Amino acid sequence: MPGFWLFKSEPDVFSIHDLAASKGKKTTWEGVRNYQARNMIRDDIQRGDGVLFYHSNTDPMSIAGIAEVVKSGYPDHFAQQPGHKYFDEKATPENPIWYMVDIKLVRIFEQPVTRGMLAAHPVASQMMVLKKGSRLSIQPVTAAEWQAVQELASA
DNA sequence: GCCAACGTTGGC
DNA sequence: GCCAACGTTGGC
Repeated sequence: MPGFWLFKSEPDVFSIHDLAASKGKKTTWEGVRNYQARNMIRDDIQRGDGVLFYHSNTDPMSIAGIAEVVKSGYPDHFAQQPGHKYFDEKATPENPIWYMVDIKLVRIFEQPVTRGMLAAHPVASQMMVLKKGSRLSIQPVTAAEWQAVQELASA
């Protein structure tokens, strides 16, 4: 049984359309600098898991489509590149501190699932992303929530 | 643009 | 180890 996750991205920085335009429709997911999210990347997120691709800080905010994890957690080598925007002087090959995964586009929703649509659904309204002050950029999603989002996207 | 929520930093 | 100050996130 695969796991399910929600990944946040600001579309001005990297949108699902940028993912679609990427080579092989794949991308690395580097730059996560929060320990709770790091732990999920390093320990829990597995190849084959489903990813809800969420567009934050835009209008309207929505789940824009689905991706799939194609490579589980491995060291975020950008943390070890001086001058890189994700450089962290404490990261070393022995202790990389930060981790990343690779994801691949599965599909872009014809109709994005907005926060309003999520909030109006009995199951989807319980999602972490709707909770006030929920700043985690990577969040676990239950199988029921995943199913609810699929239904909303095809309704 | 505002501001509440939250994580991190650093002085003590 | 506490906690105030600070910077960032992200919804509105």
